[in-house]
Amino acid sequence: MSTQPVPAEQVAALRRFNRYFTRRIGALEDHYLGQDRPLGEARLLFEIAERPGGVSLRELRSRLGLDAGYLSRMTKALEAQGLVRLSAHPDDNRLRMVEPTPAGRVEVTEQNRRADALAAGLLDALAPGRRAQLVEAMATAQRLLRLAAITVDLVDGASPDARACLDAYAAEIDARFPEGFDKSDLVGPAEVSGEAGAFFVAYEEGRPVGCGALRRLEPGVGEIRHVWVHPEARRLGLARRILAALEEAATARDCTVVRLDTHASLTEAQAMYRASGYTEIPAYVDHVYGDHWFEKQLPGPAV
Amino acid sequence: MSTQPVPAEQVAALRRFNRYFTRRIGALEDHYLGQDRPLGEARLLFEIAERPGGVSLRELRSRLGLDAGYLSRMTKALEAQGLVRLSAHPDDNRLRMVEPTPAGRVEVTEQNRRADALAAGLLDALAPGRRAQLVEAMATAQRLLRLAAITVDLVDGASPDARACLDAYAAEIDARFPEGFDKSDLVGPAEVSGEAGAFFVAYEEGRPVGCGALRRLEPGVGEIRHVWVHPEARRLGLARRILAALEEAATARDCTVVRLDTHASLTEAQAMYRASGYTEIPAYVDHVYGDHWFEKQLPGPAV
DNA sequence: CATGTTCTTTGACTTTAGTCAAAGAACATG
DNA sequence: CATGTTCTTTGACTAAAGTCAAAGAACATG
Repeated sequence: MSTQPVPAEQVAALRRFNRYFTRRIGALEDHYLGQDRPLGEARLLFEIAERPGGVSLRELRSRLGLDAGYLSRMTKALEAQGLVRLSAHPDDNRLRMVEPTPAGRVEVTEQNRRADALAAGLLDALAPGRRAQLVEAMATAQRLLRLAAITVDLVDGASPDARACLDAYAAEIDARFPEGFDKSDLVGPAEVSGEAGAFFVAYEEGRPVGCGALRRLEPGVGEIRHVWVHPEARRLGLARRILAALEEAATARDCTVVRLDTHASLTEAQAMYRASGYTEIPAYVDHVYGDHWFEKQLPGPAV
Repeated sequence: MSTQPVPAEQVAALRRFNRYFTRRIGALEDHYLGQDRPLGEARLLFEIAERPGGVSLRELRSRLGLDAGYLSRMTKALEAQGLVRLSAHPDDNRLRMVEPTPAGRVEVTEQNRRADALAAGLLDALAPGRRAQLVEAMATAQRLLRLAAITVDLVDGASPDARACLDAYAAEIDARFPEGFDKSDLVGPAEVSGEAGAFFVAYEEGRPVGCGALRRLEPGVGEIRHVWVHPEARRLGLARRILAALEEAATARDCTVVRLDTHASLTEAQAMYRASGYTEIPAYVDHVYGDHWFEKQLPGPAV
């Protein structure tokens, strides 16, 4: 974005909320307290208990950003208390796996119960209608904050993240449509690099959660393809952001119009395209999987 | 409230939001970091910088809940770094006053600038319309969370908190209406205790922020008086909660109807009474300051 | 199979955060 | 003005949190 600066009042509003929330309400999530356990140990135990199948120390280390020695000692302490069990990794004997014991699971469950009770106590003060309003406002805020925290980056079409997204896209279409999906229909890295096209990957907390490709159909005409959003990142409005990035890239590449095709059953996608200024047109190309075609006139390049 | 339990889904929603927010967004408010300063010192410096006129160590201690020795050492450290200045209290030589130096103020300002930049960076990723939506959702959430965190407690009408609220109420009316307000018109402690009546004070973080009184007009008929909310706690919906508490108390005291009077210029209050089931009636008593009268039928006592 | 890399453990630290009690100065009160 | 109280400082601790480097076992690779 960055076309015009964010109003100071909005910045202040976010910080105000932030301060209020972390100080007053965030304390609810201190289920860590209560049990007379150091915070570090409690946090670690929670992280371990979230994966009943076991985690490697290595993953814990990178997840929690802990020093190897520090982590080693803490897990040992938890083991001595009978809360976790350590074992060797089946395939790699350098790695050690940790999993919660029943006792460890009980402690975590108990803490969660207490945190739930605290949260319920807070909500209980509100009349049902207001409670519903609060829950809705929080859902909206979380949705928008997630969207804001996602970045849409131009990447090489051959990069692992790009390929991973395209694979997920292909697998999803393949599973969804009876006719299946042939991977050879995916764009190649050469088509979406440099002056010819572009490839964007959306990242949430370092993980790729969406993509979109732009390639040149003919001079002045771009084609948008493979707009995909990870199931867990849907309904945030991410597809629109990817679309906007692709259109901007098309404009920068002297396109005056972009086209795309989509499938009749994807009614949501069609609604989004229409809302974004696309109009339906006759078939411009004979893709196997599309049966509806759209195009949008782009504004001229910036003066 | 507590008439029926809070749905588990709403509890989960609050905790989900809480977790997401503190983990992902709350980090924004870690302006403490960046400067290579221990958290305790940074927190203390911020607290001191908020009061350019100076604070006593005593107040800081109670505000931050710190040990006297610990606080003494930390202020000394800040003084050694040239960030705060210590002096004696003009009236009481036991107390020591702390105030920020220009250097201390600069550091705090700089940290705030960084936190603003982080927040702006996050908001910048959203289109203006969505940003406005986010700000509104946060405002709604904060309003309702504040309301939820306020308790409405039955207290003795003679308690200092009760008298403080009544004084504020009287002062406000006195300032607001040309005819002034005569304190002798306030309810006496005896009228609002035991079987005769009730007095409620609303507390937010330990501070009284509202009140309301119930007294007996005649057998079966209660009168609600002095419903007041602190200016900083208005527009949260607190008056309705106080009203609900008073009505419940009236029901418990075998009242079948409650009455109240209000002033024509308080249009918001009148709207609230109507929305809460009150209907306008002719004057039932000759108070000096009221010119509109309302009553509400209460449900019979619980079976 | 030699060599470099990855992963964990261990020992030896440091800093932060916080507690407790004693002592002294200043004030408040009868 | 003696006595108790309040407030701050200081000394002497402790526990938690974290850092750094060395060492050894297991794996990966040419």
